[in-house]
Amino acid sequence: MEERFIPLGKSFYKQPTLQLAKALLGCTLVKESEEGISAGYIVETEAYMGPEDRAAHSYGNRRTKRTEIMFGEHGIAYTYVIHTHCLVNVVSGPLEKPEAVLIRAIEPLSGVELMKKRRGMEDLRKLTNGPGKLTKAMNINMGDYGRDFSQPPLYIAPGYVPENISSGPRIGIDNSGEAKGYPWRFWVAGNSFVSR
DNA sequence: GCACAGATACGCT
DNA sequence: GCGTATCTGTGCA
Repeated sequence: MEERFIPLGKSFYKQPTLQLAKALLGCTLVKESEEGISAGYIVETEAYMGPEDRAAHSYGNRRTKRTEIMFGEHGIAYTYVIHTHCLVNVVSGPLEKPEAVLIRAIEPLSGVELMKKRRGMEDLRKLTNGPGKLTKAMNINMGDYGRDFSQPPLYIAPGYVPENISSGPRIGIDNSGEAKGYPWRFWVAGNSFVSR
């Protein structure tokens, strides 16, 4: 399994967050480690629009140790621990604009055996169809906080261009007032690896 | 299918 | 110190 992936350059992350969320669909998320390389197509994302978005950690420009990274440069990894799991975001927007795109699901592409081993299960469909699942499968954790997505060991490479993209309300933000209705969740239509 | 417990970093009192 | 969070696995119907 000697596949090579070429990271997308910094300029890719310059586009507006909502557009980036859609552009990321079909791209390849790659993580290299001592155990080997694992990669998968991104099939589901969510946009978090910073100050105006009640569901975002950076709502109202709340700047803390955790959200600090979102105020910085685009194309950086924002990893976040919740309960027993870890989630990964791509920081978007220009400096001082705390926007981000959450990666919710991927379709296993490379290093599948490694993912199965890390997840401790065989069911391909359930391997990475959720934000906490894919991070475990790809061994993404707080050690990846602040990592640059345009170079190894954690990066995003071109993949395929999805035929159809669907959008709808985001998930897991019930206590976020009217923001929970915003259709800022995007997924590859018809792909069975999306979370729900 | 649905409800529920799990177990951790962080922000607020 | 305590309550909350961009969730998941499990147990039961």
